[in-house]
Amino acid sequence: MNLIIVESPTKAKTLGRFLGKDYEVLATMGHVVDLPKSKLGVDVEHDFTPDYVAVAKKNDVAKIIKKEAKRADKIYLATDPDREGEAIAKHVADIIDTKVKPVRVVFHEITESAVRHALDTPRDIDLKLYDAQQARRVLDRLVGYKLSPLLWKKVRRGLSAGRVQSVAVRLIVEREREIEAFVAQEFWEIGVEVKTQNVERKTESFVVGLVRIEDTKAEVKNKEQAESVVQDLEKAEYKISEVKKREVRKHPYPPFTTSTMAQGAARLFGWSARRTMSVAQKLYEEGLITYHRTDSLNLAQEAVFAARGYVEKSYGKDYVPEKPRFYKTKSRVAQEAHEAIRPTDVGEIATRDSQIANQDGEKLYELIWKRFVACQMAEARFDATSIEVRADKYTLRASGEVMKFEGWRKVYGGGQNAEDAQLLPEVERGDVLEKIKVLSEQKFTQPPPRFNEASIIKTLEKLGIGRPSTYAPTISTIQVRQYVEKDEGKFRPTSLGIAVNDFIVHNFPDIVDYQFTAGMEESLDGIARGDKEWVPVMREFWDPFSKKLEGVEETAERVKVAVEETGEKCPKCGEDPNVARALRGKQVIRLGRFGKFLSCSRFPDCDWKDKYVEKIDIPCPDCKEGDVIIKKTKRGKSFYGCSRYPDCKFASWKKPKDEGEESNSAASTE
DNA sequence: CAGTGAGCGAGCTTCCGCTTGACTT
Repeated sequence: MNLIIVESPTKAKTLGRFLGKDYEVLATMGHVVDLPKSKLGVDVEHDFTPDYVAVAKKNDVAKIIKKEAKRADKIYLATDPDREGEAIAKHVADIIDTKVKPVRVVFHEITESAVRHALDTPRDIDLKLYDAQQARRVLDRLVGYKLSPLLWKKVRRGLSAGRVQSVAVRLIVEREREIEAFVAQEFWEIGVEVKTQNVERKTESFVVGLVRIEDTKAEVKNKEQAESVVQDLEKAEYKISEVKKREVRKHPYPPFTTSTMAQGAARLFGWSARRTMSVAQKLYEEGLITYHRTDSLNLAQEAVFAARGYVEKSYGKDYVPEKPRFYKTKSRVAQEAHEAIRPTDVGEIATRDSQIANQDGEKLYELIWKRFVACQMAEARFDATSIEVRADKYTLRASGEVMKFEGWRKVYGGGQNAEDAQLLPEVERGDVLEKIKVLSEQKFTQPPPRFNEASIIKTLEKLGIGRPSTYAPTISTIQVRQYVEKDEGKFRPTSLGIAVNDFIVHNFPDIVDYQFTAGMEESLDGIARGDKEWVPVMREFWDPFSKKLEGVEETAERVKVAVEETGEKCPKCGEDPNVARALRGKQVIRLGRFGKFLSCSRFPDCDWKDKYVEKIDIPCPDCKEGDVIIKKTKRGKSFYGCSRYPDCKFASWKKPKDEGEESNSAASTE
């Protein structure tokens, strides 16, 4: 019997189908060995020796692997072809006790040819790559398990810090500060609606926008300037000074990775990363899509040719690009252990309804399918026209696009297409235009937007921080820790998040530096190549870090978390005539272990406290007596409930409508 | 379904990355 070890049980099933009875395929379901949860587990005094222990949840899995390994004639360690996969392979090799020496095999796509070829070209476990993983693991443990207890001591119990989560919080805190510091600038957008006077041509009007005054970029900053420009434009003559026409070709988007899929589903369906990943997991388990935790844009050749065939058959030859399209990942930290996310069978879309029982699955599958098929279709072609108009000292311009050939846009519009560009008439240089109306509108520059799930994932990915398997969990962690909260889908830092972030940025700036992970990755690459040893790399990090830890532990003051005042007096001591006015307490909102609560500003001198409820000014739709209030689940997700709970059991994820009046409040997007 | 904050000081909290359930309420 031949035994093959992989990570995912779905992958095990697929391989089993390819390979038949001669092979038994077992899945580890991730790491089977790890550092202990309840202690540091790294001997910093002795070359950072890790104290690996069996992962409790994997006891059953490990038992079966050990048993089957004993009677196997050949053992293939076919865990994922990346750093973590190499470590899992090594750990499996370590726990099994067999006569035959296991071999390592790797494949980057789950096709029969790739798998058979891998089995024919085995190698030994790559101990350099394994050391790189070890270095990554130990560094993350040291950062997390040293900084977190420091926070327990200096801020509050139960807090956490880490190489990834602390940067995610930092991004959100710094964005909030940019927004606070932002000063909106007034500006005026000026345009003129015109139409051609040539009766033989199209007579529909179009709008030209002001771009230059004399030879400088037009900047109209206030009402006076705007009025003066409008006055000039009212009496000006409009003549076309230039008409530029060129063909613009637009390439399709690359196929999905975890990050872009999460962004797409967030934008189009309003889904959280967690929801998208869980729907994708089901699709993967049903064999409908390739693996969904991936940073790779690679596509199996078979799949690309199948897509080309499908496109030709369904849309015609014109829609098939001359050459197949292959995509390259830009990210330097990408591990590319898997393919991009694609349907396993492009022909499947017609029958998908019978296979995917739920609507979410259907929606996500269709999106993945379209994105993939589109990525193997011909470019979309547009006639891009730019018309420049002179009116006295003013230059105005209109640009428009007319689609000549839709190409890949036939299947993947993605909701953001060129349709909003205006249609421009056929005109020529020298044509005189008739002014219909001068348009001017006051506008203000906008602050940078708050992060949402999609944009924080995109930013982390760009910085090379975090992995496809951790984006969604990281977003949960920083909310559960109450560092950030989601308000209508956008992240805001809490007072706790700001306090913790400032503490870390001040005392450990290099750990939360956006370049820290990039530097680490570079060292890990060096270890994997054999240019560096992992222990010296660790030492180089640990020596200054541990010194800093000691210093901060000794000298740093306890951090005060800011409180928000409600504007009310404390009901207990706020009006006590026996207390000096200046010492009377105010109501403040504090952030405790179980969320927000009301308390007195004079705590601990006054111990008044009360529940904090966030009302939304709508009566309860069920009992009509209570108010709808915003509540939080244990996991930190907001929902709407009735203030009379438990007398009234009303609860809803979506914001209830006020039946008293017309309301079109948007449904909350989790 | 109350509890939350500080400090007193038992014993506890915590990382990232790999995987899948069990389950949210």
